[in-house]
Amino acid sequence: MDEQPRLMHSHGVGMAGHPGLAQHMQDGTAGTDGEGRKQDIGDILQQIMTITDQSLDEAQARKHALNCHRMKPALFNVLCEIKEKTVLSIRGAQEEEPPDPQLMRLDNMLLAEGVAGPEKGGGSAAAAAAAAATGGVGADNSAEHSDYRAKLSQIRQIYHTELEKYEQACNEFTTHVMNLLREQSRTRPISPKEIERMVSIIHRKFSSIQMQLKQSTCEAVMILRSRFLDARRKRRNFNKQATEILNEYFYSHLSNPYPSEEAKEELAKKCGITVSQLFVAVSNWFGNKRIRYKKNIGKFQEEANMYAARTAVNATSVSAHGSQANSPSTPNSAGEIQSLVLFSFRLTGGLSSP
DNA sequence: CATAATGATTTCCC
DNA sequence: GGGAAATCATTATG
Repeated sequence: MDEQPRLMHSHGVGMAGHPGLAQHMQDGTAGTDGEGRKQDIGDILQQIMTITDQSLDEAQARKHALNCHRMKPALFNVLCEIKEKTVLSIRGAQEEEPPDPQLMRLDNMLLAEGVAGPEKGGGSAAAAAAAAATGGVGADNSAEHSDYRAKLSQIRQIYHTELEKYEQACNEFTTHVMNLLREQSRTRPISPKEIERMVSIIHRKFSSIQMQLKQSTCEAVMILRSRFLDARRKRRNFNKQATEILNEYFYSHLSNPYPSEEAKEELAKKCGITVSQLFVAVSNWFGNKRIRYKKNIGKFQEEANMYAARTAVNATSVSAHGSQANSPSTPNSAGEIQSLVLFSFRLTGGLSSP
């Protein structure tokens, strides 16, 4: 914004020292008194230079007076001449401005978080994932989700109103400056290129302000996000149903209780934990379960029998004969006993160390 | 309120 | 990078 006065100023100064001025003056009017002319010119220049110190009304009046001054066309010519000399340097100075990588990063982030994207519907990726997790067994933390979403949309709303405000201010200012330039073009030569340049300068300035807005919005989102994740990092016990699902898998795969990625995903879905960040909960569960089971198989025997019996019942209800499965001391089906033995064997290092 | 249970994190290893 | 083991931290329980 300080570019504009500087532009005017530099012209003023350059003009004062212009060697061709006197010549133009001479051309403009026939006169005999050279000293008087110089005095005259000095006056005009003085008036131009000090016009910014005056009140608006005064300046307006003086502007009009200067505009009607007999020497105005001559001055204008001089200015045109100066312009022709300086325009090259102006053209070289500007041009090319590669898209700011920082700005792009912010934009991408805001888009990814759903702050900058289309209104609602899909919303943020995180919010969508969170919403997905509200289905199924893990519906107990929906309060956190709605809280998160509410805060996010609040941020989003602030961001958009601010952005709109900036946009509007930018447009207003641009038209204002353009009007000013148009007005000034009556007294000094202004090329379309210059106006263009001015506009781009204004836009750059405003986009730097916008960048600050984006920056702070990003920060806010990050803070919200980290708080949200922190809150979820706090321990949250699986509910009964989820534990049963996990246990069922664990004990029916005792020989190899290492669910594949797909199996884990499936289990996570069944247990109602869909948020990608919490997908590891299943892995954690199995990690903990394996180590704790191995540490004290006896303690888990009852549990193991229970789940084994359950799957055995399921199996026998399909395959007519269930004679062995009913023994109270060995409720496991043959397959489960085998699994258990194999797993124990494996855990005690039976395979690797003789 | 002490203790057990249990989910999460860290460290180390392959 | 994934798993085992140890450990931390929170939640459930009596």
